[in-house]
Amino acid sequence: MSDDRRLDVLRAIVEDYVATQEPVGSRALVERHHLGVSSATIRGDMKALEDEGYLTQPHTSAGRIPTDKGYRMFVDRLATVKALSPAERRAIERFLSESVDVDDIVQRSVRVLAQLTSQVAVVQYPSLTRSTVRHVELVALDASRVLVVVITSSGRVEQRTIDLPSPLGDRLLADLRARILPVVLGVRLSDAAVKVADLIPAFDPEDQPVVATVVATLAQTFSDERSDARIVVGGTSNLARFGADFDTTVGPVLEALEEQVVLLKLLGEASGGVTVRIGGETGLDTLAGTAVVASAYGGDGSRATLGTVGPTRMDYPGTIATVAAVARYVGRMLDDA
Amino acid sequence: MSDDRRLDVLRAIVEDYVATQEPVGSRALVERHHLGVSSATIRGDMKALEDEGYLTQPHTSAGRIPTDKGYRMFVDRLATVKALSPAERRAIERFLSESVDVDDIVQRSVRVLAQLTSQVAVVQYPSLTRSTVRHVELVALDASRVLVVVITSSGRVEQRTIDLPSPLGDRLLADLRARILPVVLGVRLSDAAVKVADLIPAFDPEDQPVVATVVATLAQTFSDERSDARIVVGGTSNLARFGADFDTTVGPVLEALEEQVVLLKLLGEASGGVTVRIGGETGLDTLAGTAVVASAYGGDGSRATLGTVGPTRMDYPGTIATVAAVARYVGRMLDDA
DNA sequence: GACTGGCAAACGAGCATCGTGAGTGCCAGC
DNA sequence: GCTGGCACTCACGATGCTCGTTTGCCAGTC
Repeated sequence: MSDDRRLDVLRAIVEDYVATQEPVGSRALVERHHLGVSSATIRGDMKALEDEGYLTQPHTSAGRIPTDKGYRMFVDRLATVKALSPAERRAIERFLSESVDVDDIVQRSVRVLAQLTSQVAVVQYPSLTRSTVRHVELVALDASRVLVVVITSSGRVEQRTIDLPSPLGDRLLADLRARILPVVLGVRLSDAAVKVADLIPAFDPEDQPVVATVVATLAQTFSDERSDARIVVGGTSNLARFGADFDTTVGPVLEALEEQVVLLKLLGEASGGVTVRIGGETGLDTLAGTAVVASAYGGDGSRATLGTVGPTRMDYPGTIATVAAVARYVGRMLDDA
Repeated sequence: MSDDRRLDVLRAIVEDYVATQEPVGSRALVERHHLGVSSATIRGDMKALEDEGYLTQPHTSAGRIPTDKGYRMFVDRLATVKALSPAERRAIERFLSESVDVDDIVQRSVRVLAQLTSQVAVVQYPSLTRSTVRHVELVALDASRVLVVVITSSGRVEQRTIDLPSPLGDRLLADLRARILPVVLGVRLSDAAVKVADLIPAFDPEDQPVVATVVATLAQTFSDERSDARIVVGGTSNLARFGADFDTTVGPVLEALEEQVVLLKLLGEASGGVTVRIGGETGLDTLAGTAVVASAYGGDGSRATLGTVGPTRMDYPGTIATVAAVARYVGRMLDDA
């Protein structure tokens, strides 16, 4: 028995099933693909593939559908890369290039991803840790409250309100401003936190508690975790195509998509290129039947993750290509900005 | 025939139908409510109510369900106000009081609303037009680009990047800063736009094109329309309870919820208290079968709208009470901040 | 005049039956 | 190792039936 043909069969089944959403039988397979053997032979191969766990039968007298393991094999070894059409490529490029700021880039990425993949799109805000400080502003709200605003090289503005332990005079505020700015300007956010901490001893001992409070908040703002946690979701109406069974499929997914924690886990640590997680590999058992295609994006200055969530029976080559392309363009846009 | 009893019957039918989600027949009605008459009499009343357009029958041998007109009547004249339980009241208060900034307030409002009503919650960002300018910052990004940051009394930070027609020297930038700040500080956003425009003539004629560009952007930022358009949606997984039929019900709603324009229209002009729009009254015919309960919130400084979207067969008294309560608390929080 | 009890008629939901067709598994033969 | 053939399985759709609910109406009663 030729192993090559068995893999061809698996590929064909995945492709047909993704296209038709219906279990595929041996006869249909032979008709649609020119495999050069009879349906009986294919049946043998299918049986073998089922025994090895790549296929399964919804019921005895039905065709086969791929298991998660089958999809995994398809993605790893069988899928041929599908290039994006020039039209799609242009669409992404044009639409994203109209963005006016970081918020806008994220919004538009979600839209593009959702539209092109017909799936749910998830985009994490670019991380700030590698970008630099462009400006810091301290604004007195009243005697004992100060608003801290940090503007980064990536164009993001982060703000925090501080409740001070004791009142802060105008003089001291001006002093703080004057000392902090030169130290952090142009410095990476990750380093800036340390730099400001070094400033504390230079102040009048009696002022130090107040200064320490401000500096602490500032440091926290520099290494803001909230911005990492900001995630935008779009294209949820594509869940309509997901499955007919609402309660067991779509409901849980919608719930998951509203939980930041879950989303973060879903996007996970996409290291190099595009990561595909299928079924149980997502680590969320409420999301059985779903697969996640994710990719890191952005250069050093703005690293984060973006991707799509869809049914395991999705067009992997197409989705992977789209996610990769969007990640590439978004990264480029952020680096330019 | 007593008109009062007919209205009682309508009320009872709405209540039962909302509770059971099933057409209610004359017998069940008599059993559950002590109406003091026989089912035959009720049948007569039901027939009359149907003739007047308040009820309808899914099919001949089934009970009645309310029409949109029936719900409207129920909401306008029949529903008794349901007070929120102290527990719910406390839950809202406690959860919202933990908010740290405006973003957080909005996020939390959505969560609370969605949770308590089991519907989709929609919250518009508070409008800025009535709040005052707390600070303005101009930051040179490079020779011909400037970042404008406006901080408002409500704690919001708005930013814009300006591409200048010609380079802007440090001197001029400092000059701009020095002149703009005193003019706008503490001034309402709506007035600030005018004030800065008055500044232009005072500058060197040769600088005026650049100054005009900056001022224009600044004015635009003051009267920012984007912040009005920012709307947060939550609780979409509650759509599971909506209706079994995904394609015709849930899908379109999900789509609508991703369109800012549609959302704005949905929230609409909620004038005084809580506004209820039922079925066709929403003005969106894709949203047949849905009703919107909305309320304006916030004092002068931060007026906007919030509400829920649910099936027409919803618990109106409860939803209205919850929306009203959340609007009240959110408004209070924003005024305090 | 308003209400009631009774009754025929309508009709969807649920259930069992049954034929159809797609699909499998296996075997004997090439 | 592949193929054609064949018996077997089983979901699916159509059909027909019963059952229960509800209506609409009418004649009778207070």
